Amino acid sequence: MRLKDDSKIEAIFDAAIALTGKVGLNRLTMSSIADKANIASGTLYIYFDSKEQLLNELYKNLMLKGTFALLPSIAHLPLKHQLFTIWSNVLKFRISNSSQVAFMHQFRYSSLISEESKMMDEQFVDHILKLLNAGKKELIVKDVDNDILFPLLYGYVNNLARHFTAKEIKLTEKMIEQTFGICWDALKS
Amino acid sequence: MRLKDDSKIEAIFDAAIALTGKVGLNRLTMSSIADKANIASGTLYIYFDSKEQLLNELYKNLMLKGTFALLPSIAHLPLKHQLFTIWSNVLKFRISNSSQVAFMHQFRYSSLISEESKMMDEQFVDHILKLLNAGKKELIVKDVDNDILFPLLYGYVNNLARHFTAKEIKLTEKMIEQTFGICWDALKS
DNA sequence: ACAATAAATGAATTCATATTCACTTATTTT
DNA sequence: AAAATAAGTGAATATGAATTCATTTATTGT
Repeated sequence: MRLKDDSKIEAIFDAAIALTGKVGLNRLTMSSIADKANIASGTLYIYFDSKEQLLNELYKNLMLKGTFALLPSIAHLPLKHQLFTIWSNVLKFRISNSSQVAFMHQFRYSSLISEESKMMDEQFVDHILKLLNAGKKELIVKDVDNDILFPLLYGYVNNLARHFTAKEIKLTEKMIEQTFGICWDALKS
Repeated sequence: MRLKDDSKIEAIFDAAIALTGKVGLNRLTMSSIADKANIASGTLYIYFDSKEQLLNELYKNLMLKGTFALLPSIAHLPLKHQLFTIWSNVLKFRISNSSQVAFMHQFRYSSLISEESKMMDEQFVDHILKLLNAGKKELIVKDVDNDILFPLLYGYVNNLARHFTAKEIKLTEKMIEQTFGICWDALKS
């Protein structure tokens, strides 16, 4: 028997990302994905049950790469250093994978996303919250609710990456340090 | 001759906002808007040329209310005070008008948005950037590029409002002060 | 080499929904 | 109150795109 071709899934995902970037999540059609991936439209249904499932699988796949794969194993280092490393990883990732991020963003706020997909960032968020709590215990982070602290980090990194991508600003090490410095000033007690 | 009914436009807009909140921008159909607004689907085309135009008009309408209508005339007050007032206005607006904001967000990152609509926040952004520049001149704001400072304010307020809405957290005056305090720590030199 | 099996194809089908239009109704003017 | 005009209606149409399926092709085991 003939086997499914794993490289096809990659091609399908790549096509979906590129097309979403070009024409947006509306206007993204199964035929256009198939064309771009150089397969027949029917073939998509061998690998996925539906458009919705295809896009959810893609989203989950990207979330793995874009969130907790960016958490290094450096629990022994000082908290500020840990936060800096994650900040740097996330910012770099989001700027150098802007079409993936654009897809994630459009999909995240569409009605196609499943509950399961929505949960994908839980582990990542949880890790950051733990770091913030540790910082509060050490008295180096403001004793303020995480509901108030976390959106700063998340909102800033998001928006910074989007802004830099839109304006085609190249991210330098200096900028990573500057932006993290700003975060740290915001968080520190 | 019979006159167009201005209250219909309001009803149409309200329906579109509510439905987008419930089912998302995909799945938002002209028939469902018409049903919810208690008019016939054909009537929509008396007031708007197309779905795309309808949604762009709605977006622009909301942007007026959600951005520079929130800029008070207080140029004589200290800069920090001006920023606080805007911060407070924007945060309150975004939390107490969450379905409008959800529509704006979904629409902003869809392919239906026109170039004209995209420009709607220019004046607002420009005002903030001027305040930041003034702060730098007074040496009370970090001497850092606006491309790095502005995303903090914008990203944080966005995400904070979304987070509070999702978790149904009630915004208190204390929280407004806390969050602004965090922003100010981030910005101040 | 042959049979068996599943992948791959893409035209045809089905479904959803934006838009049109022939007709009806309400308002205004004279 | 009659005529004129435009708003309002919603069934019918047009369009576009998701999905199906009869058929073909490639791969694997015997």
